[in-house]
Amino acid sequence: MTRLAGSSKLLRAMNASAALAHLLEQDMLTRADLRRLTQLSTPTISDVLRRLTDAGLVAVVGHHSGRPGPNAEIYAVNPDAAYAAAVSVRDIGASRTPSVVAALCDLTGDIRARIERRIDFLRTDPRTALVDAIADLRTEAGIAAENIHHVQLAVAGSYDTRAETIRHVDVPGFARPGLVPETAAALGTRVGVDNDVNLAAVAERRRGVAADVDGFALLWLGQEGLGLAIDIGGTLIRGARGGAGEIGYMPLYAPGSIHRKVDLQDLLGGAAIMALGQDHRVPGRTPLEIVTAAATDPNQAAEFITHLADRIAVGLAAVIAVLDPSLVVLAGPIAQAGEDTLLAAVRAALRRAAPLESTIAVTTITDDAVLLGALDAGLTAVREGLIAAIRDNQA
Amino acid sequence: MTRLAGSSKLLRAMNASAALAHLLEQDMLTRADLRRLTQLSTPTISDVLRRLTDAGLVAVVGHHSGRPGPNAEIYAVNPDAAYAAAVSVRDIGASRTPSVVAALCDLTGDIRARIERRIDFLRTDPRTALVDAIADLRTEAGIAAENIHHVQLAVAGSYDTRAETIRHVDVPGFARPGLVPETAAALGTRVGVDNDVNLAAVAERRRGVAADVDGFALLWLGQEGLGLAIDIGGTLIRGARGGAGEIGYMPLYAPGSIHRKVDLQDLLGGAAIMALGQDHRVPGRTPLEIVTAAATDPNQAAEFITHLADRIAVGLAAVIAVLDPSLVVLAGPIAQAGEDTLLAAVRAALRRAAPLESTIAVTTITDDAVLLGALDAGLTAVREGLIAAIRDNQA
DNA sequence: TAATTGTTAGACAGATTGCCAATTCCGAGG
DNA sequence: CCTCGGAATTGGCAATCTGTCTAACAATTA
Repeated sequence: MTRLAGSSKLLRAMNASAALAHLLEQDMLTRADLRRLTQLSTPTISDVLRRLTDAGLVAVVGHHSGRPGPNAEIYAVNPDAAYAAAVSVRDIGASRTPSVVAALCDLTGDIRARIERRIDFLRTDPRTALVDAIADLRTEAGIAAENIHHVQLAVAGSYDTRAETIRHVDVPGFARPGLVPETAAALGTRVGVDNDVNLAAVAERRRGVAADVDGFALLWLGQEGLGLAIDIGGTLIRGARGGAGEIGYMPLYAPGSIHRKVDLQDLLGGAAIMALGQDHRVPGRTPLEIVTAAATDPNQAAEFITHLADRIAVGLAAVIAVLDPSLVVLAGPIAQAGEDTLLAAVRAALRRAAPLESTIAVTTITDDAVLLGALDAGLTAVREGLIAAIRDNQA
Repeated sequence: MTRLAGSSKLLRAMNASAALAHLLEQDMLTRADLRRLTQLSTPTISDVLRRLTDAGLVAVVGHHSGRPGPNAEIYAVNPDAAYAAAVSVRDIGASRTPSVVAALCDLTGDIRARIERRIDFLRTDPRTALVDAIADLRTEAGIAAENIHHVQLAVAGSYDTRAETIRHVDVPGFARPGLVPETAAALGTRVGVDNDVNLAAVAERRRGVAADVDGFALLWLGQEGLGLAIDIGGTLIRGARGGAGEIGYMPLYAPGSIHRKVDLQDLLGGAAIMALGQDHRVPGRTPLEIVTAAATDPNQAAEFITHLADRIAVGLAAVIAVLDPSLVVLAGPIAQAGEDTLLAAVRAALRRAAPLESTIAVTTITDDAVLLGALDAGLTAVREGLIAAIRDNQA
């Protein structure tokens, strides 16, 4: 139900933003390519490119040769037309020191700067910390403040868009209402906030195993908690209060049910994995060490792995029954440590438990998926902002 | 990322379809209203309306009086410009006689004809039955065949769009590959197929408790099976193979797990409700009779209702943990029979079991929700088809 | 020579502004 | 109570403007 109406100015804007959208997606195109993609005539394409070039958004980056006729000009978006930044705030395991990882990329997605900081948020105000992190990124990349169009924040929690408040977050200071708009004001950019697992799913779609899938679920097995991200055709499901995917709290049915209430966190949380490992005499002082040890010596820890996979299958079976995703991705430190050993065990467990057969895979992202996903999300926001700006500016 | 480009013809088409979209949504508008809604100038609105009138899609239905100036003409879509039909195929409880319910509505959504047939699909070919049903509707409403633009089929099963085949369907003959395209060819219209619970959710959104909600989950408690429909911002989630919401097959975790595998169907299927009712000495020979009896005498059957609500809460808790819907709707014969008694019990059970508080409601649709939803879905398809036709015709 | 690129000029389509006539309501005055 | 004039609104017409398209053309390279 497209209810968009307007005059020739709208047309002009639409054509320009269509061309820009194609250039952002395919990164190198000739006039002829754009003609084919947009179905516009030669003079119009020339006009559109002239305007985009004048605005500094695209530039000629080379010439096509080897064919009869003049060398066709190759256009591409100007990488320096705008930048996106991402900040991932997290707890670092047992040391309990909250920490910050941040990166900055240009309009083509190339990472221009990256920093890591250990910050104690009991002593530092989050807003100052964030502003400083962005400033550090800017100096490292040598970029002016006003060229950063969007800052994406990744937190282990959910963001209430209406109240502009981060909820269910453990890092001190981040739950304060008003933090996000104040930071945005201090930075002079738009600031987006999203759950870390959701952003890991964004990365998985752009550069991981979920690249060409129409929808998938990503189960994040962290050192402490677990989470789920749901991607339907490229958009993430966040739920009414941002609580979608909080399957740690999913209660499990106990037939006799004189047992105390059991939820999935009791089965797959860090403490549970620790306990399970100790029961099976798998060495290690943290959940991650235990799973790593089990994966490196699968024969020794076969029973542990089977049990762990069974527990993962319990959660996945519910997710699969509700959503029927075409792909399920296992991600997070525990899943990565478990590698193919754990993957195979989960597949087997699901074949026993679940009604629908689903493809299961382990993430292929070895770098910091949350940070990369935040960067991807920020970049998408910047690109959509540019396209919208063209549309509005000329309208 | 709107990548739509074009010339003045596209503009013309866009403006016409924007106006039509507004008229379809608001059903009575003056030129001035359309001017305000579309931001177009007076001559353009006049031109658009002239073209839509010439095409027979809209008409002047009255005049505005009581204000200074000439009586403004009131435009509305022509109800007879196109029709949508819906057919719901089902099993009728214990008698095991598959049956067909069908209805036909005009472009404004008014129901023009409605029929019910008892058809034994062991003896009748589904295609002939469907064609006959549509023919009966046409004669009852006195409408030409070519004016029916879309026929929507509701079945207890899922539709594989790629293979054009209905899956997991019990009614004989409907699983045959090729049935849907053949029926479409015989009818000379487009035929859409969807799961009955999904279509009930469509009705719930358009005319039930879910009218103004941004997303909801609908739990269908039928005489035999159960199902779930997931609505995210007005679009239904169907899953990779149309299996989303098949929570009957959701396995339940058993801690000791020497028990045999238990799934939600074992807890909430017809047989399970029967058994539960007999355990608690609630009278009745069918699940529906038992729940009805329990709802009419809540004190007597308090324990039965609590148990049943607990079981419903088990399924809902998983759904809520995964999706965090802003509303959960209980629908289907069992839920309707349980009425407020069951609703209150489910609310109490969920407060005990689920982490996130969700609004729970019982469906407010007393008529055949599946049929109405199919009609709504068919009508939407017809409307979108008209809008698209305008866009393409003039392009 | 043939194919391809990109520009320019003129035609064309569609929307907008501004102007105008017609219509109706409302209130004032007889 | 009736009549008349002002105000507000509707909808059409002409002129103008914006933007794209077709066609012709110059330039360039295999």
